[in-house]
Amino acid sequence: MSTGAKDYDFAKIEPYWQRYWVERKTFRAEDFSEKPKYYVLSMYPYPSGNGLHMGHAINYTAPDILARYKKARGFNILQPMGWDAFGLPTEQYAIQTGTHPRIVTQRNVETFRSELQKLGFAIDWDREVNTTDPDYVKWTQWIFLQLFKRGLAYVDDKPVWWCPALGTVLANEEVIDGKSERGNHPVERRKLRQWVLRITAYAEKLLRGHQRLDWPRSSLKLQRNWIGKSTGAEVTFRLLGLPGEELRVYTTRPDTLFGATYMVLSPEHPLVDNVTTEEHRQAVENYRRVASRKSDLERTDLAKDKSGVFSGGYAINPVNEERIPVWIADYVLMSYGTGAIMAVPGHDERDFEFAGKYDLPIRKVIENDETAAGGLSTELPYMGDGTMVNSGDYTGLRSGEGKAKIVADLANRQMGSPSVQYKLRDWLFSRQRYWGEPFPVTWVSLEDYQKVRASEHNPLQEFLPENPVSYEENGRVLCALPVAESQLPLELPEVESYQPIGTGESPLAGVDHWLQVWLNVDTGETVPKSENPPTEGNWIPGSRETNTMPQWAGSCWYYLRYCDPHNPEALIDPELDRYWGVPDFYIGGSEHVTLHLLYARFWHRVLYDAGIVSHPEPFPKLLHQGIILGEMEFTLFLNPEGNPVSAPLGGREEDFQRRQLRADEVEKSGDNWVWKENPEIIVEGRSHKMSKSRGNVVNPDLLIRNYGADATRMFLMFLGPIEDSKPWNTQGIEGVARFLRRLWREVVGKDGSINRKLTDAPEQNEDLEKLLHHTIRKVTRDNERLHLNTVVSQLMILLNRMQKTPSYSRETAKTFLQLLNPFAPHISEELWKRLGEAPSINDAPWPAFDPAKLVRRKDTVVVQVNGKVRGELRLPKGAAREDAQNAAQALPRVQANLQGKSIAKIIFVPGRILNIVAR
RNA sequence: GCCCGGGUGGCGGAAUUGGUAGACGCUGUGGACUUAAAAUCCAUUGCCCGUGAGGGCGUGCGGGUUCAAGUCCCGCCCCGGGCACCA
Repeated sequence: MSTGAKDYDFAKIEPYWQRYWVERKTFRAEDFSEKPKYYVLSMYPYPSGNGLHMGHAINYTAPDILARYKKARGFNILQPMGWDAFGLPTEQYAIQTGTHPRIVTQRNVETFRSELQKLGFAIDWDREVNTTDPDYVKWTQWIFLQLFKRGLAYVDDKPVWWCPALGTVLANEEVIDGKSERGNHPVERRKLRQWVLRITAYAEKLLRGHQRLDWPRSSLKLQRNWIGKSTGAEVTFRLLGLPGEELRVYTTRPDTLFGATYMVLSPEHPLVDNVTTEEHRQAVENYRRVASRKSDLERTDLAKDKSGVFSGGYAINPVNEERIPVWIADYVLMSYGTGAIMAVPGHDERDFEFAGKYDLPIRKVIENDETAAGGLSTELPYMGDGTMVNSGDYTGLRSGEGKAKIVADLANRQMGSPSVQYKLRDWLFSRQRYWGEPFPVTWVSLEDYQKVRASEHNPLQEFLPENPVSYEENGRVLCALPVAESQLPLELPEVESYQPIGTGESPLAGVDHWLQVWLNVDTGETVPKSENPPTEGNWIPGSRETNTMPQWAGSCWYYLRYCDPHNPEALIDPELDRYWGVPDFYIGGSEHVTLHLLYARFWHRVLYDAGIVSHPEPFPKLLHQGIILGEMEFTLFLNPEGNPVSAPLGGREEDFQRRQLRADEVEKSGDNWVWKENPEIIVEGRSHKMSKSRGNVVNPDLLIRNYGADATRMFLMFLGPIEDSKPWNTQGIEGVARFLRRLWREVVGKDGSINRKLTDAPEQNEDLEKLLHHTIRKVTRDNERLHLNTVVSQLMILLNRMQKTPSYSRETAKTFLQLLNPFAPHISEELWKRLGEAPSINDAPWPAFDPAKLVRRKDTVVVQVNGKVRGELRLPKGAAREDAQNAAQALPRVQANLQGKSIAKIIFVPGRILNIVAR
């Protein structure tokens, strides 16, 4: 049954079919179907209180079209949806209102689900996952224990962002330019005990894995740079007067070793105290103190001006026994390489600058071959390769050879070795928050830990790492015991307040009955310590971890759970893992390349190495959508006297007042927008990111109400290539809305019956049939490439033609609906039914084009004279060169343009172009 | 500073990868229908010259290759995004 509506009443049609699809489970993904599978995934949303925004709408529409198209192509489609539901805004809201985050989350999820359903997505809602569900948390914790067991999780004192005004620790993404995102308060670095994941152990695998990924080139590059592999050597310098000590430095340029004129230790380097002489101790202490107080911001942004202090000590260059002064400077970072460098000011920009400032010697040891060939001497600093000079026995060697030879010689003397370094840091994996996954560990004393370790059979053994994870607190060593699998998930306790407790610890630190437990080492069970100590069994005291996991944890593996969302026994059933595997297509924002996408690849690779999943990479094919910007805004600038001035202002924008102008108050003049009132004044015209504070947000819900989901979907796709960010323009939706209304009238007559122009006979109109087959081909090809904007154009072209054709076949109309269906599924389904088709249009196989129908009997050949178009010929297919030439030269316009010239040659591309070159 | 993208009408964009630049749509203009509005339909809409047929210019700028360049090569400019003392 169709809706029976006479007009194109999308408000009636759309909910009708949405209900139909849900009730029929039209889009259920079938486990183990005969059909080939196709798994389409878009990054799941964080269900915020604001509901769906335009970004969501566009992000989920493109994959939905792909899914519906692939379904018609005969694939068994998996298009799931879920919720990244742990997160700070929910917790913040809980703090403000006292509402439990679980309640808030549930409410938001319901809003999101219903808004997504209003867009008519072909989602299998039976597979919905929510990262905050205890059933889901269980497996997040279980994966954490897999990492823990493999020594990939540890605790360390790490500097984190602390916001004194808010009394809490902030995540990196909550800090913008040294201020808190919320409230704009200053933040500072503070050292706190943190869980850290050893992603650096996987640096090489993550790098290698890129080879099999079909990702945007820029994203691969970004990730590669983020991992930042560099190859070089570690070189050992002895220290003058300190026989037992060695100073190890990392360098990528061992060929410049003879150019080292000083050494630099990072202020945090453990050898600083030893190297420093009494005479310089005070200066060094002062310098270290100042450096330690500097925030990262000052050490990076503001530290263009390098500073340092001489330690008084000297190192011995292993290649020539030269005495080299050792400096302390904070342009060397403790966290990279060995935290110490040999400075080669002749061939390193930073060292050059430093040497200039402190008047240290600069020595040339590499000659630039290019300038040398021109008879010029190499200008320093010179960073490139070349020929070694002033380098003892190595003089005359090319940089490449020199590197290898010096490293080999040093290695022979145990004074150096080849070395590989990565910029990638271990992953700070804990937050001092309530609304996150608790860490499934229990802290116990070293003695108790050793007891558990020694005992043969107990459920805690399964996840025990080879080396204990431990830290010292008040002189007591505590070790982390994993929670037994049977006890997972470890759920969050109820708390009275979600307010941070001000010490930098999470609200969990205040929940004693949850925090302090008795742990039964034979069963893994726990009871609150506040209860009477159990008398039976083998119980030890322990305390839980107060940190929780960051939001990334749940998103590192959600794509796996969709394949087997309700399995209580396993993260994913091995059979289902083999069948569905990983997404065939993953769509999401490029802002996630160095965080989510890297983290998830890491977790996945660990699971692969553990034999839990069968594919080494989680996202073989990736696409980023661009962001939707607000509508173009025009800004007129007024100087402090209130007079309009031309943009761009150059420099101090804050001195100027801004006035928003309407689009009809400006006009284009050359490359600029100018003010109509005074066209001398250039106005700024640009689109800004949609944001609440700018007030330029357009809500998809409003569009759906005014134009329907079909029009909204089509317009979002029509806007431009999905990868591009593009400005919004609400007016533009009229175009697709008209298109849909016109389509309706093509099929449905005024009285609600089928339009009489549709015939039952096969298509008689040859031109229309040709265009139809051309459209099938183009739509098919562009769907595959996700060039969805041009699909909409092509469908418009076809409908325009249909409208102008007095009568055509019902088959033509049906094929049109099928091509349209992925984009505008509601109207397609409705009209499909009206045409008497059953069952759902979604069960109809994708139309095939007939190449025979595309063959043209005549070719159109463009005629040019000297590359300029002067006419057009309609020639029989495969016309000979001579015929084309004769016909072309007969054209009056061609003759006119050949007047007084002689033909030099004639280019003929059959079926395409004929170019007469004449002088 | 370095690394990625990208510059095509008033606007969003298209162009089978070297072969008619501006498809499709929005906006604007003129018209039809209507008491009116909405909706719909028709024409027109890159710039300049010309009543017209037609001609010239034109894909950020300058050069080059080619019968032919939005597309390829060299050198710049501008915009967007990412990274930022990584030795």
